[in-house]
Amino acid sequence: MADKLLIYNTLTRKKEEFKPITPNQLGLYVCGPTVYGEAHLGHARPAITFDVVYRYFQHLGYKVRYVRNITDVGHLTDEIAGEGDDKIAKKARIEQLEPMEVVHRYTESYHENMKALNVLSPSIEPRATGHIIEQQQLIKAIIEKGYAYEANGNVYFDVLKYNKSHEYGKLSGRKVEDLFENTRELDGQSEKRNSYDFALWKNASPQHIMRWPSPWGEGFPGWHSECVAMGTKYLGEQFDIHGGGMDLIFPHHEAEIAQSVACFGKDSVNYWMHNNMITINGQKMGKSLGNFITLNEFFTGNHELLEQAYSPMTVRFFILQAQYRGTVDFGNEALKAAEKGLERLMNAYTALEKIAPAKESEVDVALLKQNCYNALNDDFNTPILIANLFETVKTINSIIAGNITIDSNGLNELKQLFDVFVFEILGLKNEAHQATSNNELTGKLIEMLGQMRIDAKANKDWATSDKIRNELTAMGVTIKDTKEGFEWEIN
RNA sequence: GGUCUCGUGGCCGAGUGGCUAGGCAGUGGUCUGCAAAACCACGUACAGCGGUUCGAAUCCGCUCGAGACCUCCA
Repeated sequence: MADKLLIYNTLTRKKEEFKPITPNQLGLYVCGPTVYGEAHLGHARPAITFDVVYRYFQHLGYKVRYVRNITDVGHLTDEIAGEGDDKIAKKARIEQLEPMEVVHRYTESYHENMKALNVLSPSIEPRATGHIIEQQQLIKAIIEKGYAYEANGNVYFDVLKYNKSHEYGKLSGRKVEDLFENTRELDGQSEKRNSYDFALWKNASPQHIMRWPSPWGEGFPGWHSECVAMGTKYLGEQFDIHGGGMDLIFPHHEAEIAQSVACFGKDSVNYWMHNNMITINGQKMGKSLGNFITLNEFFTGNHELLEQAYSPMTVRFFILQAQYRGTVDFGNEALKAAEKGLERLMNAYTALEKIAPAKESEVDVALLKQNCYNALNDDFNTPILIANLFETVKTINSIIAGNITIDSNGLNELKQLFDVFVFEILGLKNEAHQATSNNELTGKLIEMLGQMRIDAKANKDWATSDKIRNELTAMGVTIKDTKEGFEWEIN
């Protein structure tokens, strides 16, 4: 199985063989959400992408420490005006809530969504506000090394100076000269030496709610320090993988690299992984554009663009059907296709139970399995993996249809293949099954009606048998006839 | 304006020099009292124009179109 695992590294812009710093151990850091609103479909993408990365490394036997932060402070919304307003604080004022109340509410909501999507909880979920001291220490160290300067209670990173000895822009492919030319909106009053210098610490205006004491006066941490402070705290000065959305490459991750290099003398991250965006009508779904659909809206179908509700697993499967580095375009047709496809996949798994093994096997399970591993080893190519799983589905159905045979050993391997790739690594769940098993009485009643229908059929009383089936269908119970009798499921 | 990415059949989406991606939808057939499910078969797609090559959707150039980042965004 485990051949080379290739990972596309944003830093080098090519696929590289993954080599851990410590054998069989993985340090993984992923940028989590800023909790000032409900999570939308876009938030599900990195969560699911890196959930699969997490799951796969664990499957390969790695001891993984997966750190995914919660950003609960910072991110100025109005930098141009000069008096930056904290997103969390702004929301707090609007809703008349304590900032921490806002944070708490949306953190819980995020956790509920993630659980529904079967996204595993990370090993550590640190919060920015819980690491103010670490961030201050980082900032102090950067000042000491001479790469940051203080001005009126603000601390800025000196990009120009840094760039003299290092390369600012190596992750995003930018050059400082270009940045200089292309900076819009010159804020003349700013104390920045250069417009592209970024804030490490911001002085809090009197009305600013979130504030902490610091050597530079009362204020709050700037945009890009939290991930460096928390990442290196829990994973070490150097760790394996840092992930996040593509939109974070510049300036966020670029600034992280600069801080790491300035502070530790080296880039903390070996492999930078970035998931692409989800688009809607070809345009990025995002908070600022206001064209997002929240996960709860997907689950309930309560949004004008949604023709129906889509279950968490449908959403998960939909996202996994695209490779993480490409965009995925949202659409009802595409979501419905995912729903149907997932159902087919799950039905095949259930159908495995019904297969009677033969003496001879015409199925090459080892090959199917190898193809699945090959897909994952090629930069987590889940669509190829899923294509292989559908090959497996076809195989299973062909066995049931009597076209090919399988022996008991092969049958076990098939089941195992599903257990490993569908459930363990892709993290899918069989939702239909849960629904049917949670009410015993309902099940018994349906069984009874179904049996009555079988009797009617035996008497060629088609009117009665069709009536039973039609009415059950209207109630959302699907009846399927089989050779032995019938099957049912609740939609 | 600068930097970059992409344009695949009705929809979503892989692939990246010659070999079927896959799913959904559609069509025909088998099975079934009918249906559902399943199985079998089918569509001959790679924005346009040139070039390189024995051969390109895949490499190069140009044109058109879409988008991302440059400000917070997953």
